[in-house]
Amino acid sequence: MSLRLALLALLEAEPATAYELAARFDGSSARLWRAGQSQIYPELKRLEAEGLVSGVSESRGSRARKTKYSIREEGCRVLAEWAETAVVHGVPRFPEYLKSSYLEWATFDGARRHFEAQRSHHERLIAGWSEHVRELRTQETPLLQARLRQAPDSAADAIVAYKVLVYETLIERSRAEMEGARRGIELVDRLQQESGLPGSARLTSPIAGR
Amino acid sequence: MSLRLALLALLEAEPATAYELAARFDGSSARLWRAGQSQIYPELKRLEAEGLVSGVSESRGSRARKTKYSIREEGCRVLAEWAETAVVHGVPRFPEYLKSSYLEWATFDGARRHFEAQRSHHERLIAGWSEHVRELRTQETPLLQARLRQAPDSAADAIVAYKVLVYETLIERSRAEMEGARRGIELVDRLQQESGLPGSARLTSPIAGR
DNA sequence: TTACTCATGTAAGTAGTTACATGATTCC
DNA sequence: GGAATCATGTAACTACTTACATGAGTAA
Repeated sequence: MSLRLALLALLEAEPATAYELAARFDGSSARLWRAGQSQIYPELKRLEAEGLVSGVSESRGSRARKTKYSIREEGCRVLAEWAETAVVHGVPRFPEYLKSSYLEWATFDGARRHFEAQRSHHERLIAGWSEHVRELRTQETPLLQARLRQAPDSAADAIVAYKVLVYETLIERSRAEMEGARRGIELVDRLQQESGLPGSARLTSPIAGR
Repeated sequence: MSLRLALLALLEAEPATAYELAARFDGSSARLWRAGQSQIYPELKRLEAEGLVSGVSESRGSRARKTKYSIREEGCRVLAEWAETAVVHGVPRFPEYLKSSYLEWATFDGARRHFEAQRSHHERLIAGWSEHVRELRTQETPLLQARLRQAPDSAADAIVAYKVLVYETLIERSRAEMEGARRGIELVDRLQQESGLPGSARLTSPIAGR
């Protein structure tokens, strides 16, 4: 159910077409949620049917048309209610750590590659989020500017501060994961050294005739 | 596609019925993956059809029967291949941080409750994982014991070490998130103080007539 | 005999993905 | 005139959830 809330949050800042919303959910600016066009078009129709947003058909060029969606009062109420409601924590699902926990099946080289990939993945995430924190502080992002235009001046500090805290927390979280990956590489090096085997060897291998 | 790998990994340690696997994916021992019965029964059938596991019908009591599944050589090969393959990172989706980043819609009390819930959530996760690390080190868990029986003695260190690293990393990751929640509570206190408003007030509110 | 666990499923629905289809508009 | 972008969708599929249905085995 987060998709509709993400859509409402975007529309609260600024009216937009489904196409524009899809673009925001697609590029590097989609940092907390992502969705494809095929999900956004029907969801907007549902939101309109429920009276949370309103779609207005506008002309585009001479013959074509587009539908610009705006949030309605009821949509704002749903946003406020969501902000007030406790999050339900999803079931734990960590595909990358599931794999990490069975690396005895991999070659030493494969295990090293795994941890190196994790490290560089989190490095990229941190770089992106750090840049975004900078943009939030200097109020460079168009979406933040639009959001600030809608809200009373007294809320401006809070709007920026909550978002900055989110990305700073995610940065620290990824730092912890980078450190885990660093320790993983050390571990693989130690295990390989202790085994005296080449990097292409594995500690366990499929047993014939199961 | 992680479900089948989680199933293969469990069956590699020890043959089991679908019911037993479902129980393992359900209790507190399901720390990296979780799945319901309705997903496990058909997936095991598929794995059998593909020749990765074999199901043997055994009698249970006088009239009833059960199917015990074991991993086959081809299933072990798939596990080894998976361990060697790079993980594809899913799209970013952080429902709890999406909410955090729009807390200006909530009341001060609601925002505080949100961060307090996050903090206690991660506290519980850390407690569970810490306990599990201890159990892994003392080799108390039946699943680890079964896994160690299957693997050569030379792999025992690695099997334990990879799993311990996973949970220690997740502990540090949750610690970072707890610290974020602590900072969140501080932030709400500061924002409320600066506003001079009661805890039941919100900084932005639905605008009539949208 | 009653309640609980063991055991095996099906059905309907939600959320999201990948791929395709279509056509106008704008920029070079 | 051709390529990229704007714009709106549909269809089929995958993964997972929630709820239901059935019956034997076991322990109080």
